[in-house]
Amino acid sequence: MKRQKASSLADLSALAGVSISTVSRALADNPLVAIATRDKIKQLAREHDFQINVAARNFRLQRTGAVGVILPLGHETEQHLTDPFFMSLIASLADALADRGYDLLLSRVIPSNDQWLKAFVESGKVDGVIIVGQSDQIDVIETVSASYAPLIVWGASIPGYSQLTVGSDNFEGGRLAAQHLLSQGRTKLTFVGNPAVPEFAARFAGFNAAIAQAGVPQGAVLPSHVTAEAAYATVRTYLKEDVAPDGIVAASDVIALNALRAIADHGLRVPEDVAVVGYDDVFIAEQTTPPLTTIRQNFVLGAQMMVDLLFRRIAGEEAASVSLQPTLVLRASA
Amino acid sequence: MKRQKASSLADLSALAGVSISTVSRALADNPLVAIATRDKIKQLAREHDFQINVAARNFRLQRTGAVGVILPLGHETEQHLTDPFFMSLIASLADALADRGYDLLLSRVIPSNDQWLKAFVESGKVDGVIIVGQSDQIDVIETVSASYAPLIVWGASIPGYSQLTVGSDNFEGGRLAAQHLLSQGRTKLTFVGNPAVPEFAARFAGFNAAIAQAGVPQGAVLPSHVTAEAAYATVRTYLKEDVAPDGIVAASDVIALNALRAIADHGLRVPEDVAVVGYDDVFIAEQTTPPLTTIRQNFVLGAQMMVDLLFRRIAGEEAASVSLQPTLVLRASA
DNA sequence: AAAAGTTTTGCAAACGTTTGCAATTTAAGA
DNA sequence: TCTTAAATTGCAAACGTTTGCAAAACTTTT
Repeated sequence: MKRQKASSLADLSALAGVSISTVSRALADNPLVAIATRDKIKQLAREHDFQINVAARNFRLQRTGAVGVILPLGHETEQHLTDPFFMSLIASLADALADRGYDLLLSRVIPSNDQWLKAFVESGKVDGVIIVGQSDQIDVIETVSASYAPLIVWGASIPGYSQLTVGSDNFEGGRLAAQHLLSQGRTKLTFVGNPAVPEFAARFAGFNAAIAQAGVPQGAVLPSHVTAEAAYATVRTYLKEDVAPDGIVAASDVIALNALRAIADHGLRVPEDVAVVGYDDVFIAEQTTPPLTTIRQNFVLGAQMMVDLLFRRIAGEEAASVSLQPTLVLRASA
Repeated sequence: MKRQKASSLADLSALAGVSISTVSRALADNPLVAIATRDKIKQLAREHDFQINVAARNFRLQRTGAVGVILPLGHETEQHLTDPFFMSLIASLADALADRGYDLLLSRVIPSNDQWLKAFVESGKVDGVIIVGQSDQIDVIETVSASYAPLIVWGASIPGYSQLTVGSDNFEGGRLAAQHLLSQGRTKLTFVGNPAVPEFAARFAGFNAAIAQAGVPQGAVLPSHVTAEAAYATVRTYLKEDVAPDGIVAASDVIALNALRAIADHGLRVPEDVAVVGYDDVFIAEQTTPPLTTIRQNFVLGAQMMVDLLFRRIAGEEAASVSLQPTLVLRASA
C-alpha cells in the first residue's frame, strides 16, 4: 500500500505531513523550504511516482505551454498535405519548441471565412501561433497580427505588411536559379509555378531580375498548380505547343520533378536540351533522374528562428522579420 | 466604450447584471435559464466578441481537449522526419480529431530511456495518445498500454501483444507484392528492407509465404536502412556481387525509389530485367521513372479508424485492433 | 389573499496549482 | 533566560469555468 500513486500535491502533502504549499515549493527546489524537508518530499514524490498536473499548473500560471502551428490550406488544398518541405519544417518546429518545454498544437485549417485566425488566437488554447505559409490569407494574418503579438509567419515579407515573417529570400532564390542557367549560356528560360502564391511571386520576380540583368529575352511563365499531375500536364502541353525553352526554373521541387518527367516523356534530354532547377531541396531531390539541381532552404535554421522570434514576442521584446539566404545546390539537372 | 472586449464570464455577467452561473448556462443554451435572458446574454457576448477560455473550461471539466500524436524515432531517426506516408497519416489524423473538436498535440520523441511514454501519458496534457509507428518501442508501448486505455498504435498487431493497433495487413501486402511478381513468371525475388522494423517483418513474412506457395527458390533479403542513400548503396552493391534478381519487393516506396535508381545506374532495365514493387503508394510513386507499382495503404481510413478506436476507449467502451487490407496499385515498374 | 407549485436565478464549491503574506518555529545575541 | 532576528512553514486567495443545491421570483390554485 505504501507505493500507491500520488496524483496531486494534496496526496503528497498528506503523505509528508506538511502543507500543500510546502510540497509545491519543495518540488520547485525553492530555497524557502529547509533542505531536509525538500529532500524528504522529493524522495516521497519519487517513491509514489508523482507527476505534476501540467494542465493545472499552466492554468494557474495563465499560460498553456503550447504553441499553435497552423497550416492554412488556401488555394492549394493538396499541397501541404504532403509537401515534404513543410513537413520537414514542422518536424524542426516540434524539436525547437520541445527544447523550450513547449508543445506543438497542430492545426490544419481550410479558411472558410476571415474569422478563423481570430477565433484561434482568442480561444486561449495556445501561447503563440506559428503560421506555416501565407497561402492566400495574408490579409487575414495581417489584421490579426496587428493586435496579437506572438504570431510568426513562415513566408514572404511583403512591403506594406507588418506581420513578422521568417522565410528564405525568395527573390534571391529565384535570381540564383535563373542566373545559374544564364551562366551556362541558356537564354530561353521559363518559370513554372503559380505567381498568385506570394512565395512563388517573389521567386518569379528574382527570376525576371536575373534575366533583365543579363539582357536576354524575357522569360515565360507557366502558372501551374502545385499538384503533381497539374505540373506534369502543364509542362507537357507547353512543350508541345511552343518553342521549347532551354532552361526551366520550377517554383518547387515537386514541380521540378514533374517537369523532368514531362521533358523525358517529350523526348528531350535533361540537362542537354533543357536544364531544370528546382526549389526547396527536399529529400527526393537527389533521387530523381537526373538528380535535381535546386535551391536549398534551410528549414532547421528557419524553424529555430521562428521559435526564437516567437518567444521574444511572448516576452514582450522587440523582434524583426528575418530573411534567410537560400543556396544553390548543384546536381545533374542543370 | 461599449464594444470593449469581454474576456471572462465575470465581465459578461457584470455587463448583463446577472450572476456568472447564469451567463455560463445561457451560453450553453441550458433551458434552465429563461429564454429572454439567454438571448440577451448571447447578444451581449456577440457584441463584446466574447470567447470562452478553453483552458479554464477544460480544466474544470478535467479534460484537455487534446490528443497526443507521438512519432517515436527509434532505430531510424531520419525516417519519420520526411516519410511521406507518416506525414499524410498525421494530416488525416489532424482532420479526424478536428472533426471531434479535439486538438492534435504533436510530439517527436527519441526514446532515451523506457519512461518516456509513461511520463507523457501521466503528464495530464492529453486525453489520449496515438503512436505513429511502433519503431523499436513495442515493449514500452505494451507496458504502458496495460494500464492506460486511451492509447492507439499505428502498426502491426503482433501475437502475444495486447496493445490496440490499427495498421494495414502487412503480411497480406508483402504477399500481394510477391505474388504479383510470381504471376509474371519471375522466380528470383529479393526483399529490400530491414526486418527488425515490425511492419517490415510482416511484409517480409508475406513475401516469403507467397514464394513458398509458388514453390520457387527462396527469396533473398537485403536488410537496408530506410534512408535514401543507404537503400541505394545496398541495392547497388547487391547487384554487383550476385546474380541479379528478376524481381524486387521494397519495404517502402522510398526504398523502391532508390532501388530503381540503383538498377538504372547498374545498366539494367525496369521492369524488363528487374521488376520492382514498392510499398505505401506515397505521392511520388506515380512520378518515378518508370512509375512505381506499389502496395497502397489507405491512410485516410486508417486515421479515422484510429481516432474512432481512441474515442471508444476514452468513453470506456470495448475496442479491438483493426487490420486494413492493402491493395496492389499497378503501374509500370512491375 | 394565502398556499402550493413552477420557473428562474444565484451562492458556493470544486478542479490542482502557485504565491504573497502572516504565523510559527528555530537560532542568535544580550 | 529573555528579546530579537532569521529561517521555515502554513493559510488563503487566485486563475475561469461548471454545476448541485438553495433561494428567490413568479404562477397557479384554492
